[in-house]
Amino acid sequence: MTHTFLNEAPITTASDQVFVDMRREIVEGSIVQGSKISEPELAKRYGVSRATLREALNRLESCYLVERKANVGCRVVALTAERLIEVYQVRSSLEGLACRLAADNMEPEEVKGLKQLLNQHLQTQRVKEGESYYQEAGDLDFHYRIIQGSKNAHLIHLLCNELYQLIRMYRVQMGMVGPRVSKAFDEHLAIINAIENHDGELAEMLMKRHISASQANIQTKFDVYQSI
Amino acid sequence: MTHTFLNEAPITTASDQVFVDMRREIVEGSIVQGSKISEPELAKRYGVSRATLREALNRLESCYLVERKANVGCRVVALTAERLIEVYQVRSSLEGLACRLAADNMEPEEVKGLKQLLNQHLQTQRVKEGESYYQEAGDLDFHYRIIQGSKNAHLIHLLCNELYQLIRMYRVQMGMVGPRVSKAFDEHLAIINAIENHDGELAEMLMKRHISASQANIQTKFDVYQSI
DNA sequence: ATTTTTTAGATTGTCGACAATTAATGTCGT
DNA sequence: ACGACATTAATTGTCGACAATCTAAAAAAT
Repeated sequence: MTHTFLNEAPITTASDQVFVDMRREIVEGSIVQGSKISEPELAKRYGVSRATLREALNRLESCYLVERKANVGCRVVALTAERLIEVYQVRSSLEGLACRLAADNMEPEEVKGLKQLLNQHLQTQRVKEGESYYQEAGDLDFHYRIIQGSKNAHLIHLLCNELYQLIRMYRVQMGMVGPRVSKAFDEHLAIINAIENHDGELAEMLMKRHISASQANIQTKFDVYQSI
Repeated sequence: MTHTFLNEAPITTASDQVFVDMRREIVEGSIVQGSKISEPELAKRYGVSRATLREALNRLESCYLVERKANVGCRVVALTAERLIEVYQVRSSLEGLACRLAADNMEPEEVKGLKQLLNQHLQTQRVKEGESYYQEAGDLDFHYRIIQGSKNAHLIHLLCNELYQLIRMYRVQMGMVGPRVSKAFDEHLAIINAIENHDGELAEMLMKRHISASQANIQTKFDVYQSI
């Protein structure tokens, strides 16, 4: 079961379904990055008309997974090192903000839930030692809860609905499943403590640093290709 | 001539035109905030089919000017005090980032252009003394150039294409045309100096403060209504 | 042979009509 | 008179076809 954020509108219409399906295929690489999208072809493949497919494409564009040019067409986004830096600069700033707000606005029981989540991850990590399948869903859930804790609806939408699928796309296609687990664990713990102490300034700084470390980690994948 | 951001894709298709037209009407209040949008009605009014109108609606949703619910319809966004706070928290964070990046990445001639722009505004301000029609276009242009100076395409898109129309909508409909001119001038000057000295940290802080002051200024308009 | 122009093909943008869903009206029962 | 239910009207979602535009291959010119 692939983890997809929860606070989304339920899937009612056909274009909803196509949007969710295409999004998964793009994030996972089944529809390869940078490739051109043929509307008639994909419409046939998903068994819908071009109109509903275009509706889905519009929404994919809203979350930066495809790019569109008038009278030319649609391409899947290309995962470049430059774009990674740009996106992570934005992410770092916004999640830093979210974390600072969360230190003020999270309910005690929400903080408690966060700590339980972390303990849970510690245990599964010990079990799966090294293989650490947990990273993806676990890390995502951690960030997700803090973002929700900001109580800023606009910020939540920006991060959870618009930006995060692109970030997942980088992580999945760059093969970010393995390392950095124990380090990330310690960083998560420090962030939770700051939030619990209502130290927004510290929480923001720690989150920014945590995300920068994550970026540097992905960045190495690009550097590897570069050096070959 | 209303100032609209320059780095937009040229208007080629019919839905482009409808998008730009509707956007202006919403921002200026001709289409009133919170009102429901009837697709057949507006399609007839703009002389296009429902398909192209819906395309325009999708893009208006991308820049937060309308909200959409499946099988229910579309509403113009409502300008609440809560939303203002949320949006400005995000804006402050992102433009702070932009300003910090601009301190590193702006070319000397770009900085020079910024200073000229400010001098220009100083003169027109002296002439129009008090009435200060300059605020809207001038302030917008100042922020616009710094954002461009960040050289971060994703950030530029986020601020200039997605967020700024909503901000303009608040300013226009709350009647923010008059005051805060001289104060804003000094703040702008300090920001430019920080950028020129490549002091990103200071530039970020000053910009955040500048935007917070702007927020507080708009906020008073809501408080006035509240107290009546 | 190279460049420009023309032409053919394919793709996107737009339209009007139909199907599915929602909101509003009216009807019935208590 | 009030509330629950059924029916009707209106709105949105979806479809297939046509028009406008772009891309690329073929033809013409230098």
